Amino acid sequence: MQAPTESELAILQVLWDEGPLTVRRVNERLNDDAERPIGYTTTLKIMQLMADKGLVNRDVSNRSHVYAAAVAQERTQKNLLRRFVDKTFGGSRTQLVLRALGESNPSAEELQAIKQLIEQLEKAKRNG
Amino acid sequence: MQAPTESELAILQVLWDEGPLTVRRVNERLNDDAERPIGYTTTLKIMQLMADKGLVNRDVSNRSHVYAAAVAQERTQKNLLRRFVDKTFGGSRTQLVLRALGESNPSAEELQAIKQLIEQLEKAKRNG
DNA sequence: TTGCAACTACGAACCGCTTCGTATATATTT
DNA sequence: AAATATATACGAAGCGGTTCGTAGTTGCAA
Repeated sequence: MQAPTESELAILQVLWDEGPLTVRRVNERLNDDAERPIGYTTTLKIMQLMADKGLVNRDVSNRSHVYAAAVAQERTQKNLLRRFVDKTFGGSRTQLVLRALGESNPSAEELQAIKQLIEQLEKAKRNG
Repeated sequence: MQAPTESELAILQVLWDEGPLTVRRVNERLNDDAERPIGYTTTLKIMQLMADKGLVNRDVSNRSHVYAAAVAQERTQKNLLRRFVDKTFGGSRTQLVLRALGESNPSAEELQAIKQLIEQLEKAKRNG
C-alpha cells in the first residue's frame, strides 16, 4: 500500500471520523482547529492526488464530488507504525511501547486497558 | 528542539551506537546495510547541516573532523514519538500502544517487560 | 618534490509535497 | 437573462530535504 503523506493522513482522519464528505466539508474540518487556514484548492488538489493513488474513492455523480476513505484506519495506522518503529526504534516495538508508557504519566484507565490486552495476548499464546 | 529528518536520524543512530565518528566511518556504517549506497559528500553535507542545527558537535582539531551526537537518544525518540502520536493517533498514546501490541504477536519476554513497567507505573501512581 | 589520496566546502540540480492562482463549467440568485 | 456563487481541473511556483559534482586544501607516498 502507498503510505499517505502528512496532509493526506489529516484528510483521511476526517473521512474516518465523519464518513464520506465533499472537498468543501473536509476543508472546513481541517480549518476548524488550525491557526493557518488551508486554501480550498489546496485541499482539492491533495484529494485528487489521493484518488489517483487509491487512498480515497470518489463519487462524481453530483457536481460536488463526494470522497470516501478507501483504506482502513487500522491497516493504515499499522503500516505507518511499522515504518516509524523501523526508523526511530530500530524495529523494536517493545522499545517503542516502553518509551510511550514512560513518557508523562498515563491514567489508571489507560494502564488498565493495556493490561487487559496483554492478558489476552498471553492467553492466546498459551492456547497456541 | 529541532527534530531530525529521516537521514539525520539514521546518522544519529550510528553515532548513538558507536560514539563519535568521522564522516567516513558514518558513511560506511550507513552503506553497510543498504542496497543503494549513499555518496560520501552527501553524508558530509548532511552532517554539516546537523552541526549547524546543533544536532551534533564536531571536533575540528584534526583534519578529519570527528562528530558526536549532541542530542540524547531518549529525548529525541520521545520527541519524535509525540509528533507521530499526534499525527497518526490523534494524540492518544494508548491507541498507539494497543496497535503496537496488537500487531504481530510479541514474545513472552516482551510482554513480561511491558507488564513490569506497568506495575511500576501503577505503584508510582498509588504513592503519588 | 612531485603526484596521489583523502578531506572539507559549496553551489546547484533534483524530487516529492504543498500551496495557490487562474481558467472554465455549472448551479443559484436577483 | 445577467450576475453571482460554487465546483473542478491544471499549471506552476515554492519549499525542505537529498544528492552529487567539483573546487580547493592538506597529508602521504613514490
